[in-house]
Amino acid sequence: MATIYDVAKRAGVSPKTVSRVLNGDAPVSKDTRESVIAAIEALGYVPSHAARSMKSHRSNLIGLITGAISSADEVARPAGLPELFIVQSAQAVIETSGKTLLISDTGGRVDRVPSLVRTFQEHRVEGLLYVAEFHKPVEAHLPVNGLPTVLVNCFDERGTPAVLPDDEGGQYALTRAVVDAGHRKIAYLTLAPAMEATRLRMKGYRAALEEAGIAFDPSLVHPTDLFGTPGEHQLVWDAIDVLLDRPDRPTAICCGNDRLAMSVYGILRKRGVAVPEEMSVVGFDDHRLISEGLYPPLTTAALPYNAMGARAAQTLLDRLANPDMAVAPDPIRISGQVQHRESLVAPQPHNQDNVIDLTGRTER
Amino acid sequence: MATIYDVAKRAGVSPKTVSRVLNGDAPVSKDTRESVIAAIEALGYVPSHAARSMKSHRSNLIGLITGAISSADEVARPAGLPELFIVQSAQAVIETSGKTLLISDTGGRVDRVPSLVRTFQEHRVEGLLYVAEFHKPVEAHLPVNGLPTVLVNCFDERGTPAVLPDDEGGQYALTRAVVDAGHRKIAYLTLAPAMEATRLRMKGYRAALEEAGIAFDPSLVHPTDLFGTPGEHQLVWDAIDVLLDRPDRPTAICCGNDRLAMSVYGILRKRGVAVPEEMSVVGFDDHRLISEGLYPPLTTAALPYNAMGARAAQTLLDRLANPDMAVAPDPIRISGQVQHRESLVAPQPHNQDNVIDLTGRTER
DNA sequence: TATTGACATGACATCGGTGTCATGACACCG
DNA sequence: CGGTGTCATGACACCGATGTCATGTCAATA
Repeated sequence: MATIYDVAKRAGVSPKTVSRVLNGDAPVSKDTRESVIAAIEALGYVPSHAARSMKSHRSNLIGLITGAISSADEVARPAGLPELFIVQSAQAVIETSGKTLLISDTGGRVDRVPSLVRTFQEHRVEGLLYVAEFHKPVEAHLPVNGLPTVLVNCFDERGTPAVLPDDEGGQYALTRAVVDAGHRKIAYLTLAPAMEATRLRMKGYRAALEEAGIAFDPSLVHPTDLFGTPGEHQLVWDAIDVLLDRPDRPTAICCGNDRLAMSVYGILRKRGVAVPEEMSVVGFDDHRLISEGLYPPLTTAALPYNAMGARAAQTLLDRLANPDMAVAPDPIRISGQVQHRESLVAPQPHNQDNVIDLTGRTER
Repeated sequence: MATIYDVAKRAGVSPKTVSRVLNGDAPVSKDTRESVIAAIEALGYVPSHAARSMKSHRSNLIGLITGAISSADEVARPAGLPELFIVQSAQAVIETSGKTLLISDTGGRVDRVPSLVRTFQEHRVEGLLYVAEFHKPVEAHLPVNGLPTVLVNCFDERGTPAVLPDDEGGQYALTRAVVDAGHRKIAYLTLAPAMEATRLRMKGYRAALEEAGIAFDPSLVHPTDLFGTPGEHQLVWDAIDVLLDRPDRPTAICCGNDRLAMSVYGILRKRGVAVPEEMSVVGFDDHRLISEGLYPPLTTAALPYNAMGARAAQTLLDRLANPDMAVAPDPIRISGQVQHRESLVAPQPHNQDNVIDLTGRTER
């Protein structure tokens, strides 16, 4: 690879002059500039980041760690990995600022984190983004002594700046949409109760019910989260059995996420309950692979991953540009929109005699 | 950040001796070593990658580009992004070798590629992995003049080393499984005919039929790919209508991918056809979010993304270690396994009167 | 005309490591 | 006892940029 000396020699100037052409930080005569540029192009010269950052003490690098699971007893990692959207949008923002994002994925093994951080330190990263795969608290296991850090999709107890999804607001808006469609008996199949998202969304669910003057009924709420385990669908079956066998059968089901809604679709069909005619179903996440691909397409609340990644990156850049700026004490919460699709309709009069809608089929 | 001079001063030795302790490339007395190590730990010293690579002319960096779409007239990018698995496993392998992976995502905009490559060049990456989001040809739009490159999930016309999924073998094995289950009339809802995957899988489908002595029937094959467009499900509806209304109704449907299978589940249900009792359905990809989350879980052929990423990374590392090694003229094809789940069963005698299984739920 | 200042450019040191070579202290050998 | 080899260590240069300072030219000004 050509160096600045090669360029200087070819252009018949000093290396310093080449540097001036590259950086435009001092006047260079038109003739000189042109011959330097010609030499650069002829040699395919690209300045060395290593040499530059050595002199300037600025690496222009931002590290991003994703995929760590902080303790073994958490739910297994979902296979979907939507946090990729966070990474993509963070990268777009970082790139705009002229910095480069160094991305490391732990592949779910926390024990790799120290080695990744070490690599980041060797590269003298100026800041760190830490992206969790779902909304959760993290222990302070990052050996980041003084490195400006922004947490994304997670938070710690030390007040590290964090960007989080507005789970409560999302579930509120979604439940509100279900209520507005006319439903009064709204079941909720939640994710694992220990999850932060579950706790917050439950608040949103209750707030929307309360606002509509609907009494909260705990027997309509079932935790239903065993992703990736063999009994995965069994819990859903059981919950749906209970719900369908009630005399006051609910007319809508909120699901903890789109994946769960996908399972619910299948099981409702097996039970002969048509979606959405006999049962409205809504999800959460707006994982478009599912929400658009399911038939009928799924009404759901978007998890604003793109906005979160962009916001986190911008927050970090702001901190770097302005180190003594006061840090907001509270996490930044990004809200997502309700995506209206076909799985949510007004409740229809219940009629045990023809609950089975089967287009074109007449066996009942 | 402490430098090697700080460490040397604190330990009372020369910087060169600290270097020797760090690299273990020359004998250092026990006492000296210990005081150097103590100084390193006290200062939290981490050697600078920039300074090292400047002297050694080795960056130990590998670049990876993902997410580029090479021309506007291709199908829209699916929202699933399973190529993340390729990136993860590539990173695991690269890390093992002591090198660091620089990852850049174009966010689907080809016009960003030159700028990303430029950044890679500034960092003096030693090799390049180029990961496409689905199996396809790419134009030689990478300005990589001499940089060792391995293509993943794509190939070009210049014989650049490439690692590809064995689409033909996967579809062959899957169709074979359907045949072995007893099916003779096997429909195939393909992805866009222009896609490389479609072409190869069709070969596998036909090969399996031929081997079983089943005549290929073009009227059982329907292209059904409009992902992300409003008419997405309509094509599937139409195809299924045609298939179900045939006198010799097929007993199994192969779908171009898991997402399509998800749509097929919903539409079959609307048509009153139970899966798998009246119609077996198989997908492709083993996108576990879908294949495990669907009810009933989906039999499908795995796209071996993890193996592809690892293999590509290893191929690149081998080339770097051994630059004059002959390059295999043909792409490396990685085969995936058929994942047997519940959506494929033996065909059952067709009986209009009791095809619908309901609330008894005895089969689960 | 001598002085001043703007402009264009180069010499040199430096960033933080490591390769090369030199040096001092010993032990061993004849 | 002088010569030789090994071990442990340091001095110094260098990788490829750029900041600092100096220098040479030329036109405007006193």
